[in-house]
Amino acid sequence: MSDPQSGTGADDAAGLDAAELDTYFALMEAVSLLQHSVEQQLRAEGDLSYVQFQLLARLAAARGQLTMTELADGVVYSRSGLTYQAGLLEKRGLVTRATSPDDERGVTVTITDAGRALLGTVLPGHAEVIDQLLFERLSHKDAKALAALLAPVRDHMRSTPPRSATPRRRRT
Amino acid sequence: MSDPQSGTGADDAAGLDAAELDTYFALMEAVSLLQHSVEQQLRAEGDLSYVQFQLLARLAAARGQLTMTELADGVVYSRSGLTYQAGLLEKRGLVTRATSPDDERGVTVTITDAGRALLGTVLPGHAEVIDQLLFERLSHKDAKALAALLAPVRDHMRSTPPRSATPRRRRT
DNA sequence: TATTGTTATACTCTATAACTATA
DNA sequence: TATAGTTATAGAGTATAACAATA
Repeated sequence: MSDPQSGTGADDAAGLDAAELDTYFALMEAVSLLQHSVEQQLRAEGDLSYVQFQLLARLAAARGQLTMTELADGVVYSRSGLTYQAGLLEKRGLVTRATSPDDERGVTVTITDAGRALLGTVLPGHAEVIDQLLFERLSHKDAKALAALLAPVRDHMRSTPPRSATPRRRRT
Repeated sequence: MSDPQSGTGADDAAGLDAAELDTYFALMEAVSLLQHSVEQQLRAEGDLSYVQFQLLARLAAARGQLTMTELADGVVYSRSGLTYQAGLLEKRGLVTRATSPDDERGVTVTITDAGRALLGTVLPGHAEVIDQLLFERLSHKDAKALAALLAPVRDHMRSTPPRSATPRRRRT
């Protein structure tokens, strides 16, 4: 009831009670604010979008290289979107693209030293923003509780096919 | 440790431990997936972007009218962005704009019957997506716990000034 | 002078469809 | 035929700066 968006005329929005609406809107608003701050930081300190940051981070986490398809997973929702972003990163010398040795259709993306260096430059400030915005009002215990709640939700979302296939007719 | 992004080379990203990174990435990924699905639903069933949906929902929650500045709060990060979105809504007859009676500089935005009707059309499907993606793997108890964790975080974020003012020099 | 809102403009990003090449 | 990726292109959205009008 504390959120102004929870009283949208229909107090019960077909299956969601007020408490669930509160949860949903709190989640969306918090992440929206966090994402906005984080994107400002990344842009200011590394001239990176959040998507580009994610791509570099994934590559670094994957021992340096991934195929385009692997790289796209969860970050981008269209092939061409990734081609565009990877192109930008390549232009700046942060990654390299080369035909995969095992599958000639595939392209292997590799993070460069410059890419790793930029990631290193950007990470401290990134962590600082997250710390100040997300964790300032969250005890370590609460942070763990939050992760424990979100992990299964995220995993479920990952494995749930997009709703686009089921346009869901519901006209009154 | 379950998230591939948590091992970005530097296991401890200057102030954030691995558990906190997990929490952060889980939060961002879950909301990214949720937002994507939700936007597809809104676009398919009401030809609305999430921002436009928020604007209509806020107006409905506010007894029908708000000033542009009030409406912008938390939804949009620039004045012109709101003017653009409000213009689209007005073109479709979902809202009305008129000079505020008390302050001639201000513009009062009012949701129309068509706007309320569209909101009513879109809400059931919206709730369904949220239910299936967010609450399917969350007990009512856990949903409340999540809200309890997020509410103070959101409130803190709302009241924290954007980091843009402090460009945060950190060059090595 | 400060505030409210609009406009013009430039830019970033995304997505669809058509296309090439390999499996 | 199916899969991997690119390209062309078009459209949506955002942000900055200059502007007008009112407080």
